[in-house]
Amino acid sequence: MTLRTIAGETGLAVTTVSRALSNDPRIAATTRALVAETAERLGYVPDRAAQRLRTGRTKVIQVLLNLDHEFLSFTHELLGGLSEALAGTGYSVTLFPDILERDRLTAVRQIVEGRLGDGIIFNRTEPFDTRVRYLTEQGFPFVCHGRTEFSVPHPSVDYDNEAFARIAIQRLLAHGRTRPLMILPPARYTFSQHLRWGAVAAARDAGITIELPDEITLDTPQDQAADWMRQRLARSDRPDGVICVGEVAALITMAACADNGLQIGRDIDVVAKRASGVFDLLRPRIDALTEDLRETGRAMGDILLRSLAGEDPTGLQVLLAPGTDFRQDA
Amino acid sequence: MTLRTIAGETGLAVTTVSRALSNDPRIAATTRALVAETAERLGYVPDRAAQRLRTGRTKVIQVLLNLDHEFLSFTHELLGGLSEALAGTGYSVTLFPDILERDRLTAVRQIVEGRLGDGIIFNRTEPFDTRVRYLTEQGFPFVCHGRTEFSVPHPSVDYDNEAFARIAIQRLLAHGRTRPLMILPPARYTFSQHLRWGAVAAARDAGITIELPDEITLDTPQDQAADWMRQRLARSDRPDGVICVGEVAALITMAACADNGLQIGRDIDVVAKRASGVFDLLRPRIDALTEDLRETGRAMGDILLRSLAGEDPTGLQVLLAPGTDFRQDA
DNA sequence: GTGGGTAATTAAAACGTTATAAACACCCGA
DNA sequence: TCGGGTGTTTATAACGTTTTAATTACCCAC
Repeated sequence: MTLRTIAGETGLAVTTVSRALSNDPRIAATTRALVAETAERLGYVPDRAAQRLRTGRTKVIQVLLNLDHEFLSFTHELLGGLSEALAGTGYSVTLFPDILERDRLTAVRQIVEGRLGDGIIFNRTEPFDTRVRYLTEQGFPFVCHGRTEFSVPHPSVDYDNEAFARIAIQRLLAHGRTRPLMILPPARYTFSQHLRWGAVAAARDAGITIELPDEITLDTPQDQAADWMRQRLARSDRPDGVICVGEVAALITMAACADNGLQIGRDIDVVAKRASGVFDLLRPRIDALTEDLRETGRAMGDILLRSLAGEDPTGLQVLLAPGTDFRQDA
Repeated sequence: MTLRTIAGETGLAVTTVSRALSNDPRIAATTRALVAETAERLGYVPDRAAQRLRTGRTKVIQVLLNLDHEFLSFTHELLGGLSEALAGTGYSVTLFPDILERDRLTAVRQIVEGRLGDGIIFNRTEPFDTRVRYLTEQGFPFVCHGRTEFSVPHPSVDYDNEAFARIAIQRLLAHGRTRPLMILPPARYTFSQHLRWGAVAAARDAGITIELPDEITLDTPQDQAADWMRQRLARSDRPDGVICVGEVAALITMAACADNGLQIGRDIDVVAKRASGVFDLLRPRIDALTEDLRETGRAMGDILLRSLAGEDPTGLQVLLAPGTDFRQDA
């Protein structure tokens, strides 16, 4: 079932059939209709390998997947949104296992040099991300989750973590809390800086200080982080409010509260980043600001498609605002 | 950077280079070494599109991804294990968005007829799954998560849900609970039957009955399921034990208990299927049996590779036993 | 009626790889 | 000296598509 089959069936040349199927105006409208009808009838589907060999375009989007650590439900929701955005475009989504520990560039290099895809999607962006620099230099289409501090603009989708931190502080203040704590992602990631700035600025404006421990991060192994938090909340100088940047962090905090006999809403308050419906099931219910990961995936797909279409990268930045659909005191 | 480049560099013919790189014994050992060295030096990487066009093999594994409903962390862990198993084999993992609501066969058909991959992986298997039948008829390699009731054996990986249900009942009995409740997956899936059989058999052996409501399933929208459970536990004839087949179900149950003032361990007991580290963070801690999704993914990758290598499907079934690493009373 | 323009179609080449079949060099026994 | 092996290499074709350049058919003006 190839172009030759259709050519034989219609009596046309292979070239004509190929052109007709791509709606080339050089082919007579009647011929185009005939070819389309025949292709439909015979169930013709173009051979991607042949197309790719000829054109160099792979019709593949590579997603760098961190196998080790990832926020709960991050992968599923993001990939779901991405698939949604790419549906019907002929692009397929391929996962590229990424070991972040090693050289951050190897995975990206492999994809670019081996022409393993037409575009790349990745996250955990750093302020001067080597992958962003490399891909920009190579002129290879990509979108990253998170921003950089390069002066040259590049396609990116990010959540406004600075706003998240600021609003979270304000909500704790509204409950009379003045000694907040927040566990940050590892400092090398850009969004860690954003969180820090937002929190520090909001705290300074309110005349309070925020505790940002540097012996522990969001990537600390779960049991270790849980131990740390339990011990931290056991001390008399414990924080009276905790900002949780993610669902696992929220669960860790809630477990630590329970283990120390602290009642959320009375002894301590929690504001968390919410990324799935799970939060509705937690008791006590906690204050949360939403990060819509499915929307993030959709935006990344959309941006990448526009980038592949040759659109100028200057306009291809998206910043998603924290959703405020649920408040504890609402 | 193609075979021609290497051929030019070494003075050999393209055919010879191709053979040498695939370690063909017809090529002299010294020549093979020379070619290998040259390829390495020039950083040669074969063009997948050309290989695929010539051989028909795509070196792609297609994973059918349900975008709508999925257990918490299911996607991430399973894909992680799969990537692990496939690492270094040259196979890449591609996601194929699957709308289960429509014809269950369309996605699989598209992949087979369009030669979009060399193998397929999917889940939510039914007793007489049309996809399994179609793929078996076509002789197309695949592995599914879950078993069928066809007489002809096919590659599959499954969790022993029957054992899970049986052990769960026994654990509840050990706590003196005699009126257990379990919410099942939709009845059309095979693993729903396994859960049912295991639970019913264990209950019968103990001389008790188990409540298996059929107006609600694991796929019921979360808020609706939460409402149902809250109301169910509010009635005086409420169950004294709940078996939760998944993490979301466990959270729903715990929320309903909290909302009704029921204390787990005193008024009611819960046994759940655990698939991630999240459970360690829930308070009160609940009894759980582990399903290792990463291991599941690894097994599926392994089985599929062996199937692709032409191994007889008779031996390609894996049944994973429930892990018992944590018990409430341990 | 002949040259030139336009619209429609087509032949041929190419992408990079592998499989088939053929060629080559060499040595051995007769 | 020659036929027949053996070990090694090579020319050629093919996979299915798109692109470049060429061809055909037709109409119009001169």
